[in-house]
Parts: sequence; structure tokens; C-alpha cells
Amino acid sequence: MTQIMDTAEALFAEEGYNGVTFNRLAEVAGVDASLLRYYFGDKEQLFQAVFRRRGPELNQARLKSMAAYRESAGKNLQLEGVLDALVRPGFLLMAQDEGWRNYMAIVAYVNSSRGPMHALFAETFHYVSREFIADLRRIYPNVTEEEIYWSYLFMTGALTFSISGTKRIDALSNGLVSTSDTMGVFHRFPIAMAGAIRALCERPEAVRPPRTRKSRRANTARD
Amino acid sequence: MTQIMDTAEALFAEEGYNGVTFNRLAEVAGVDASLLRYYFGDKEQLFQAVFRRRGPELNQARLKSMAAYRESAGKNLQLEGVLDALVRPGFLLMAQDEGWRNYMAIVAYVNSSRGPMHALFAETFHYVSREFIADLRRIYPNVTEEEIYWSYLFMTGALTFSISGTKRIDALSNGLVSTSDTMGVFHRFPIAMAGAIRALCERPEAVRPPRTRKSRRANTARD
DNA sequence: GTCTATACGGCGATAGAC
DNA sequence: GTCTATCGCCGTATAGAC
Repeated sequence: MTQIMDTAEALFAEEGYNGVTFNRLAEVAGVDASLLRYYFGDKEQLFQAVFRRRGPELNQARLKSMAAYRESAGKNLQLEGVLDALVRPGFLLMAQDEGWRNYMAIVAYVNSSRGPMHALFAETFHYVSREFIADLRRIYPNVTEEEIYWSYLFMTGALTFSISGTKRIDALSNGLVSTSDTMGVFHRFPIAMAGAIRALCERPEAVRPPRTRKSRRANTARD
Repeated sequence: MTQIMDTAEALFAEEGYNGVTFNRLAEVAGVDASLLRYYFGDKEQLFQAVFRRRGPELNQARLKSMAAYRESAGKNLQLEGVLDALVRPGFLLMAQDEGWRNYMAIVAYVNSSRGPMHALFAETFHYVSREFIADLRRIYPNVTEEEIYWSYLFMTGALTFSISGTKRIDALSNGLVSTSDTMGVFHRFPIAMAGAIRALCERPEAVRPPRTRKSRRANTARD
């Protein structure tokens, strides 16, 4: 059962949802296709089962990690800290377990797809995204909502690509740098993305007009 | 002919390579499947034709834009400038043309995929990537190769996700921010990614030991 | 629970009429 | 160049024997 899902996970990670057939899935897993059906239903249900299997564990770890950082930082939240807290659990799991690497590739696949898989992704990940966005707001209470979401866009794009398991950078750099160097990615990700978010949110244009009554926010470029 | 490729482009952008069948492609394009074969060969050849159609135009525009920026900046290259020069042509094309938006989604799809499509992507885009990386080296001559490639990884990830045409941010932000606001993405992308690259490359650990013959390499991280 | 047999449709691909 | 006819295969899915 676990073995079947591991196999499905690996295949979906490698070839995407449409790249694998139900029968081949059964064949590679070494079970009869009918048996696979008996357990999981049709192909879509199997995919959903794979997608959902590790989601709660990852989310709980992330929420716990983020809460712990908030606790330790008190009023003094740092970008690097909230970013590290967000991605640490995932990268640590990826670093030690191939199943997790495959799972992350599937998450990246779904996140990069259009269409009906949106719902599946949202169901699992939107809550954590909102928690992270709430942290950004705490760090930048005077920055517009828009700029917070733009920041999130670039952050999540870089993250998605980093966990997708493509070997693009390996090829470009002739193996000097590889996304399979999970800890190398993990170490740099919060640094880079903190820089990106800072650059976006600390522009004068990113600041919203104060909602307080006595508007002292004069001379900014755009109010 | 052009019309056929536009249709194929739109379908591949929406559903990915494996999400579309050759017959449906013909049906939606309003031509007989045999005719489609007569023109393009099999499905893979059609996909390649679509992928290659706009590549040279985009690349030439990028190389020109990058050369123009180098020219204007002289010895004083800025991160924002090289980033802007790199992505400007693509975003401008996307902003005015749906075909280009579809094409970019396909590029993002291929870039996010594992497997044999690597070659197709590399053939078209590696050259420009190397040009961009060369610019990064000019800006940071003392930064390690590794750090340059890590910078490129996060940059290209954010870019890939930004052009992929998913509506994830639209959903998260309840429509406040949308990746279909091409100019909004374009405007912020160089700012954000310059911040990211700066954060990575201006750490002391990112600096490499000097390569001069009188190697004083000793104990300093910074030279 | 597990495997066999089988239905049916759609897929990619070819031959050939016009 | 364009369309019809048709092939064999593989896809998902079901019924039912053991």
C-alpha cells in the first residue's frame, strides 16, 4: 500500500499527471491494475491520494516552525526568519528522503499547472500561504496589500522552481550547482528572497497612505 | 497555417504536451487530422514547431536589448539594468499579444518539466542565459561561480512562475494582484530580483579567493 | 482480495481516392 | 493538397470467476 503510493509518487513526479497511464502505474508498482483500482479508484483519485498523503505532515511542520519563530522573535520579526521558518521543514524532509523529493516535485507540478488542479493545491496549501503573508504584513504594516502579494509571487515562484527537480541549473552550470543540493538551496533561499522582498517593500511607492486620522506621511513619492 | 499554430499554441499552453491529443488539436483548429500530419508530421514535431516559432524573435530582441543596455551603461552595469534588459522584450510582447502569452506559458511548461524536453529548451534559451550570466559576472567579478548560478536559479524560477499563466496569486489575493497584469509583473521583477541577487552575491561568503598568481589566498574570505 | 476476460472508445498512423 | 476509410494498439473501466 505504502509501496504502491511511493511508486505512483515517483512516476507522477517524473512524468506529470498526464504523462503516466493507470496501467503503467500498476505495472511498475508490480500489482494488477484491477487491484490498484480496488484500492484507490480511478487515476485521478490515486493522484489525489498521493497529493494529500504528505500534505498535512508538511503543513503542520511548517505551522509549528513558523509559530516557533514568531515566539522567539517577539515583536522583532525578520524577513530571513519568517522565510527560513516557512521553508525549513520542507527542505529538511527533502534532504533526507527521496519520497519527499518526489512529493515536492508533484507539488511544483500542480502549482505550475493551470486548470482544475487549482482546487487541490488550494485545499492543502492556501492556509499556510496566508499565514506567511500575515507575517509579511506584520513586518511591513505600512506596505500596500498589492506589494505583499507581488512579493509572495516571486518568492513562491523561486521556491516552486527550486523544488521541481528539473536539472536545468545542473546543465547550465555543468554540474557546478545543482538543485539536488537541497541544503545548498535551503541555505540561500531565505537570504535571496529576503533581499527580493526588501527591495520591493521598502520602496516609497510600496507604502500605503496611513489609515490614521492625522496623516503625517508627507513628501512620499506616491501617497 | 499560422492559424493552426496559434491554436496548437493555445492548447499546449492550457493543457501541456500530454494533455492534448493530436486529433483534438486538429478538431479545434478546424482542419482534418490528416492534413495536420501532412503539414507538421507527428505530434512531437508539431510541438517543436510551436516551440521554435517564436524563439528566435524573442532571443534576438533580448540580445539586442541586453547589448543596448551594456552600451548605455558602459563600465557601470547595474543589476536592475541587466535584469530589465533581459526580461523587457518578453514582457512587452506578452502585454500586447495573447499568442505570446501562450508561448510563454509553454516555455514555462517546458522549463518546469523533467525529461527529454530539456534539449529543446536548451537549444533555444541557453545561449541567452549564458549572456545574462556573463553580465552578472561583470557586475560581480569577485563572486564565486556557484553564487552566480544560485542567483540565476532563483531569478529564473521567479520568472518562470510569473509567465506560466497560472492564476494562483489571483486566487490568493482575491483578484487584487494578477499575473495577467503583465506590466505590473514586469515593473517589479527587476527590482525584486536585483534585491535577491544583491543579497546573495554581496555576502562575504560569496566572494572567491583572488586568482592572481601571487596568491595571497590565506585566511580571508574577502580579498 | 486477487486475477482473467473483455468491452468500448480514442489514439496515432497509413493507404489511397480525388 | 485535401479528405475518407481503416488499421492496430492502448487507454480506462467493468463484470465476474476464484
